[in-house]
Amino acid sequence: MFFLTTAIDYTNGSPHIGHAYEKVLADVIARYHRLTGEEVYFLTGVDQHGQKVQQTAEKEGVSPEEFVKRTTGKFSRLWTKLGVEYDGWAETTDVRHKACVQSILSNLYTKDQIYRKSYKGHYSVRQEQFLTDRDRDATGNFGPEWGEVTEIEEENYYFKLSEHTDWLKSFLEGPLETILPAFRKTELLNAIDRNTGTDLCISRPKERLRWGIEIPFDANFVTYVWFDALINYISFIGFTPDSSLPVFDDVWTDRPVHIIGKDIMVPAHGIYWFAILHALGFTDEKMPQLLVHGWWNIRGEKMSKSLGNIVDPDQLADTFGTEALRYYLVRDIHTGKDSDFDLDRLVMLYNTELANELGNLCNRALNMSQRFTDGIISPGGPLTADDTNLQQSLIDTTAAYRKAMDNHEISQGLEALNRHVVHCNQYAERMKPWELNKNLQSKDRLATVLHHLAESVAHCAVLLSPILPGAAVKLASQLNLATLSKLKLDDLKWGLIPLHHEINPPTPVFPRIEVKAVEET
RNA sequence: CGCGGGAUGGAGUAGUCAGGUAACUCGUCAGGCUCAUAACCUGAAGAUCGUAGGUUCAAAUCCUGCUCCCGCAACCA
Repeated sequence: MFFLTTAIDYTNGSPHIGHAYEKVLADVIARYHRLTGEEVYFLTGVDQHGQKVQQTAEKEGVSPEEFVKRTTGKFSRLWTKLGVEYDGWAETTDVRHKACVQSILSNLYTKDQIYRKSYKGHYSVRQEQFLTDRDRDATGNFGPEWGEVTEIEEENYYFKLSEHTDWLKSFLEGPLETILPAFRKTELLNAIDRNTGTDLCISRPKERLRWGIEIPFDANFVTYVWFDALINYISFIGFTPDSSLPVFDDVWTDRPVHIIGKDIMVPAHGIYWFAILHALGFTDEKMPQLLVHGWWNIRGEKMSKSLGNIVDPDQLADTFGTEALRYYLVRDIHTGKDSDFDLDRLVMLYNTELANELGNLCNRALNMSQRFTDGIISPGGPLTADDTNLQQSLIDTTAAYRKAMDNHEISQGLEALNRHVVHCNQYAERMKPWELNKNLQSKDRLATVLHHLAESVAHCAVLLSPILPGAAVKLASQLNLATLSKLKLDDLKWGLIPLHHEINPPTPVFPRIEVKAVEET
């Protein structure tokens, strides 16, 4: 089973473009793996506990329960809108999750992995947090932004993180590929070196924070949000068996992939999570891989002069359509790196690659079949070098696409696909089916050419389906090939279209986005 | 010397791990085609690959110094 997760989003506000990116990326990867024939379990959800939620709820005069219910809806509705299809949904206030966290805490407590100790430090009442030396200003004092700072002593529970750092270092330096892309590994190893000898405080006294999971062996404390949140990756697939959840061993069969942003690799996932799993007895071969993605930077004023200032993914989907947004989010960023979010580029990439190249190819190919051969696709006469070259291009493209997608490099996969689209347009230009149609003697040749184009459209529809499921369905429908959506990658061999198959009349699948129309919205 | 990433034609990026003709998209200019969503195709101009050195027959790519940009720096969800 291919088990894939995203970070669970903190329900303290509305989803932004970065949240949307991560979920779309995960959805594309999940759909791709389904296309390869693998069994997939895709888990995503929301993180609902913690101080920030408690504070914001208080500020708005509602209970934390009501507040998270409201914000959670914003996330789940957006994923539906964007076509993000997950198998499991994690909410950390779920009783099943609470039970699992508490059972893990008890387990680790029994195994002497959790202990109680007192900590003395500078505490900011206004910010409700302990301060460290890094929070001091240039003069070595705590600035006015912290309000009243007092030195207090507090008892808390600690997880023996330090007992696992030696293992973690050797594990990361070992042969198993764990951090993707690889350049992030150095950063993590450095962080571990700095961390050596420090344990992790996993409790918060209830006087300060009530919105959390109670520590099972001490009712005066709740669980630190990160310890709570990370456990969602196992609690919602039945780590603590529950009839309403999957069977854990069926889902976590080998190495899951956690998709996370670069901001939460250190320390949460790269250190805490690996240490927790290690403490729970997970072997190296079962340790997750972290797919660490970059950020979308918003390019300030330059960004939206011509199009209006929209960064809310919900609104973007309304304005440009979910397929255009999905395409842009995985097309204009190389997985792992940062990119600038730019509406002009969204429109440009959609219009160029989807409307002009792919969409127009499909439209002209199917339209010619409709007009010249009554919508019937037949193999025609003997093949020429041009035909076999096109078939070879399709084989090469599929191979390059698979290689890129296996490495989670969606943009490269799409580049491969686009190369074949260009090849097809060039082919059409050289073969000139509109000329062939004028001469009765070349009817066989015409059929062959149109067959090659239609066959290419069918292949492209399948290859595109993880990224743009909606467009794939439309293309399949225009080809009158409902079976297309059931195909796996290995089925992609020449001959998807049956002999003398009749297609439906085409309509543009990717209508151009007109900037003028956008400006009016 | 805190850590990591980045600097490549007008714009945005790939290529750097495994040195060997500088690639792609947009934009610009010129042509062609007419099946198609004013789409498609062909050609051209435009880069001494941040900077100064070094290694090499050969450096965008390896090594060293420097400059500038971005993010992070761990009870701060």
